[in-house]
Amino acid sequence: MSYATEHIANTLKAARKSKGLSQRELSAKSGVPQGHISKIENGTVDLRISSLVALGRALDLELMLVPRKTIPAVRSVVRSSAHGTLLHVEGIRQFRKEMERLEKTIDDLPRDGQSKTELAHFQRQVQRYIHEIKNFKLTPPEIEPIRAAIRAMKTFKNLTIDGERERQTLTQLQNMRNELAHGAANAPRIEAVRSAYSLDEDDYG
Amino acid sequence: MSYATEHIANTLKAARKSKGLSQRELSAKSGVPQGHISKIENGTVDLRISSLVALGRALDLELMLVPRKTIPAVRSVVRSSAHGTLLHVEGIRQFRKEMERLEKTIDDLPRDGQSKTELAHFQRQVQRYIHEIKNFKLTPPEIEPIRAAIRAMKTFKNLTIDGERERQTLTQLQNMRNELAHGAANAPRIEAVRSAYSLDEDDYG
DNA sequence: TCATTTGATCTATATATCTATATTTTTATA
DNA sequence: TATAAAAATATAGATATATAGATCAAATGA
Repeated sequence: MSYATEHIANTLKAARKSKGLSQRELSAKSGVPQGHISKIENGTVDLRISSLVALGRALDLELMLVPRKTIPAVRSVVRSSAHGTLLHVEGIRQFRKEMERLEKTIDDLPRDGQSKTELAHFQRQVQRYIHEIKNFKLTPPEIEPIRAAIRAMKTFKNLTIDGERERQTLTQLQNMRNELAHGAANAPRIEAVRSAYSLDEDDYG
Repeated sequence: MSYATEHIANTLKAARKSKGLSQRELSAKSGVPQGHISKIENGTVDLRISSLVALGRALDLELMLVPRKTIPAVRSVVRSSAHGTLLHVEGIRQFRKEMERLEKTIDDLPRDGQSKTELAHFQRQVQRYIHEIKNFKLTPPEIEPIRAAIRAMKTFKNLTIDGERERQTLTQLQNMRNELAHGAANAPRIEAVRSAYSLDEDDYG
């Protein structure tokens, strides 16, 4: 494995991890098969440009050819734009997974009983929030209430919405929605004039 | 041909031209076969990283993966380091070719007759200058006297050094040498604190 | 423990790459 | 200007290797 290949492999792997993506998830985003990604990250292949560009696009990295004499300046620019995200890499990864589980839980909620309409409305609302949350940038203080809501959500996942528990369940769901709504209302931001923590669009370290 | 591939192809071609290299010369420098370079520049192949890195190394370009949000800043850095070399690309290419022809002419000068020693000395001297000129950077005003010397040199290439023309020929060669010596004396510079025009190590536009 | 997820490996196929040759463009000379 | 010579670039066939798709083993979680 050449030095350049190794360097690229490390960069790609670090970028993927910093976004909390698995090889399969990155595969889905980039169109590059998971098996390739494995080999690429292990530096066992001399990959083609099209693969590198596809992976780069999914990781918000762009391939550039820069004159040698500008390399120090370029490195400096890149470094200065990477905030302390590295410290939070694992946290971001975990938060992402929590979000995905919540999404799945919401989708799979039972839809029977007289609360059908009200529950459907709740589902749509939560789904919209999740979508927003996944597509915008969040700062750590904004993440916390959402994470708390997700934790609360877990307690419902095996309940049905009918019978004697209906009132209690709906009440808790209502609280959930309010928590989520509050979190989401604080969260959405357009692509960051300020320093921001990203879920789908973060820098690598 | 994808956009990214096309962009890379154009960048490589522009960089090669700006150094006045032919595909064959670049091939020799980079180890990439000339036939590939042709296909790469025409965008008919999805080249591998090893090829791109090899070509980049020969052209003083480094492959980098930069976060998307830093691209404008990086472009700015790269642009600001590229002086007005583009305007002179053709001139640099032509000058390089002239130098190479002169080198060949000098090497092939006939070595018979009583002036053997003196001619040999002249040859060595000119060859040393050519070597220096090819390895250091020159500014346009420094290039001119050398170019004039090359033009003058042309008139000798079919002459022998013996018989009746000896004196005249040697006199002219002497002038040549002085011109060259003067040009070379002004020329050598170490890798440029100031803006400089390069023969072997120039930026692309 | 069982189910799911993650990363690695295997095979068939597509395609880049290498060597050699052909074509097109440039340069020099009559 | 016409033409020969040389240089520069493009193409063709054989081979090496990346890639797509399926499968596997280890780790993780309920």
